[in-house]
Amino acid sequence: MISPQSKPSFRLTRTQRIRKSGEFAHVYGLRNTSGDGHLLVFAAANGRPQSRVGVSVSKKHGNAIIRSGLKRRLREAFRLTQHDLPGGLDLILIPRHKSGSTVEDYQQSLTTLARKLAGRIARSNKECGG
RNA sequence: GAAGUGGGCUAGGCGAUCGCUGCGGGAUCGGUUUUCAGAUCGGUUGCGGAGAGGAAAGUCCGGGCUCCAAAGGACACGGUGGUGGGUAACGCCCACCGUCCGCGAGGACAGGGAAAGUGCAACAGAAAAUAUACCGCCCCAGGAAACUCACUUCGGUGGGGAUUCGAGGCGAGGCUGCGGUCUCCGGGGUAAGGUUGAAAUGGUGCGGUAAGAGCGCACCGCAGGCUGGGUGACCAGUCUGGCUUGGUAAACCCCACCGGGAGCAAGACCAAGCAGGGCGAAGAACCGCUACAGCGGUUGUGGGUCGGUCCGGCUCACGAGCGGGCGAUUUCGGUCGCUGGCGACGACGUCCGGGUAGGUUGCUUGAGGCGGCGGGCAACCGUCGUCCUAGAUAAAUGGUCGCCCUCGACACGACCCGGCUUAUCGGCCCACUUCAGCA
RNA sequence: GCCCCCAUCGUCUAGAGGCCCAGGAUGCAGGAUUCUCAGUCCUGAGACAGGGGUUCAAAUCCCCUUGGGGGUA
Repeated sequence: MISPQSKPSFRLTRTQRIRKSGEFAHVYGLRNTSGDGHLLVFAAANGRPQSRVGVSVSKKHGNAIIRSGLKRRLREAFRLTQHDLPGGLDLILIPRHKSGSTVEDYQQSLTTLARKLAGRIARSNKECGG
């Protein structure tokens, strides 16, 4: 990470995504969740400086057009808010059902929910460690 | 101008900015290798260029490709069903034929066989596939009194013809003074008519008949033959037959044709890791060569395999030993034969268990698009030129802003093609039909 | 992605071309019995996923659509 951070990059590269089904299963298995009217978020510490994201949209949301749109909006929300989020987390984003939600809704929900989950993880680490 | 029929094209656009996935080449960082140069892999960054559909959908057909053995025969099973052509192939397309619908342009049709056989048809109806029974209609024999004629022993007897009955019952008919009384109960011809039903044994008309009937005739329909046209489905004409065999095959079935199974999560490779175990049957014969280790061939046996079964075919095995008993031989070390046991092992199959975390490939140039010429009514084919047009893998086309318009439907690849079906806001174009008006 | 299967009252089901405007159980509603409740008895409402075709006739046979469920690394 040599980049001087003078201009913060808003790219979303492949290393910033959760890509293996084992990693997905790990995050789901911890059952560390939080949600609001727009989003449901699973989180786990990943031991990296950056946070990573994964998106899951079930078939109940509709056909392929609707599901692709949801996934694009969720990824866009993570891309735009990635510097406001705590680092070192694996996040799985699941949209709620009544989705008239916009990217801005997702951005607000994502930042608040991710900070809540990061605090919870830090607390449990302290309790376990000491 | 109105209404309509058939076909084709299109699938909001422009700009700014932040992003996503491949490809090309550049810079930089890290790993491996190397004396260096360099090679290779991965990351980051910026440049160039590319980046979802007409249905990408449903998965309803057909094919390519891959593996199963090289994909063979019969049966079973499944599918298709007018004819001719197109095609890699098809259940698709084109042209034509037939039936039905529409004034018409046109549209619809799983459109072979019901005279090979089996089955089915509720209810209603005389009857539901066999041509007969029932009602009905008609004829003949026969019958009675009344009427009339003749005869008479006046009790009746015989004849005539009209009407009627012509079949066992709430029967029909005659006479009557309405209380009764009398008579009959045999034979045959028909399929015109019979209220039903989805469907009823050729139809209509005329003749004919006791009543009727293709019994006869005309027209229509049907069947068969012949002639002509057409590659053919079929069409036209003509003759004959009086006519007989209804429906259902998206019921079984018959005929013709087609189909081996599974599917890119197929399949192949890399490195890493690991763990194998149980069970199964057989482990022959003959010939040839030989260095006597073995090799080759034929037959056979056994296992496996072609996807549901059988055949045929293909493939694998048919050996190294251990010790017991008996017999022969011996230089007493052993050797050979027979018998019946044990059994490691290789190959094969099957079952159970573990693992299937990961990467590369398959992976996009193809029955390809566009244009010209030629062949064909057309579907389509041939030839020449030209173009390269997604390849992701927790899975790429988006977010925000501005402007314009007709205010934007259905909907997003996942191995690839050819079709079909289904969903769909609009817009544009071409050809044609009917009606109205004008010239 | 690929390959299959299924659909009948609220629920579980029967049905195999006509006897079915679909039967049974349970649940639901009303009534009777009881001082009241339960139980019992009587009565009633309630379904062939949707569309098209074959047939005289379809829950049943064929096609399309819709909605569920399963298998497969």
